[in-house]
Amino acid sequence: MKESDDSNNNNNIRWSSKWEEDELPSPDELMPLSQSLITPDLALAFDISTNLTLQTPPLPPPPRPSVHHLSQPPLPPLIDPQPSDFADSSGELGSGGDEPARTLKRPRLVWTPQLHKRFVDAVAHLGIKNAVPKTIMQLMSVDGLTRENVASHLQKYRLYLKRVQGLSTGGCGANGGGAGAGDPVTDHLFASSPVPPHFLHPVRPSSDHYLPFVPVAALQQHHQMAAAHTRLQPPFQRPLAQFEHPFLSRAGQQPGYSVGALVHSQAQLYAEDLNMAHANGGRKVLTLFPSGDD
DNA sequence: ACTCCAATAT
DNA sequence: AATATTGGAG
Repeated sequence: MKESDDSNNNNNIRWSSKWEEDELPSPDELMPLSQSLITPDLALAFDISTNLTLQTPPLPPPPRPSVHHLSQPPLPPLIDPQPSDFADSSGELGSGGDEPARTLKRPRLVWTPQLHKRFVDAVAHLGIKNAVPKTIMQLMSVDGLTRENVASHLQKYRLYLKRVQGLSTGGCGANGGGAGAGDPVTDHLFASSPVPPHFLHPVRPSSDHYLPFVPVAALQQHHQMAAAHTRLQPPFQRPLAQFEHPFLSRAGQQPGYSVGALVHSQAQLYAEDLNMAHANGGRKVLTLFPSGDD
């Protein structure tokens, strides 16, 4: 019952680099983007990364993506936190050969501006009607993203949209401002990505024609090499690229999931980095993000 | 089964 | 503060 956390700094790292072109690749080609969300296990294993003091520089350093590897996490400690806990009962019941990644709580997802952008893009491309959690999640195709993650974010996002909507035209000066919520124009995250017009006014009442915005074919399930990206198997087939951290040591032996920072080999544009920042209290959070500038 | 929303918990 | 979780309702 004591909370004396202070200095809760948000350490978000954002490198600059050209991430995606700006928009999502046409649904036809979308897929090669995969971010790795760390699995609980891995997270635990890492946990004290010791010195992740990567502060977010006001201005991202050099746009030069040049192999910026962060200090290699010593990652040896492997201090298994709770030995006795449920952890991994590989001998699950016969029923449901699920991935063990169940019943474990994953770390809180951190919505970086980049990730949020992807979210917005996905929603934009899906059209408001099809933009429901599940669909959005699939379109985003971010490894480790759950429907709930998206649902929660979506809920907040909608509230935000409503806010900015009521926040103009007439009501501005009047009591309209009292929408109720504090008006943190600093809705940091949300403000960080432009809100597509169609979001604000679902439909133009009369006169005035906007872009119909072609709804791309509904959802397409690409599997293809998706698998190669999302779940990589312990034995890597590739030599480690300069960007990768060979930290799967532990995960490698765990049955089931594994995560790794896989960089798209043909693209110098993508650089993923896992960043673990600890927020208040000692809770660990994962910051997954592609490099990008915002 | 899924979405939506508000309230609440962490 | 930002996310997650829960619960009722459609």
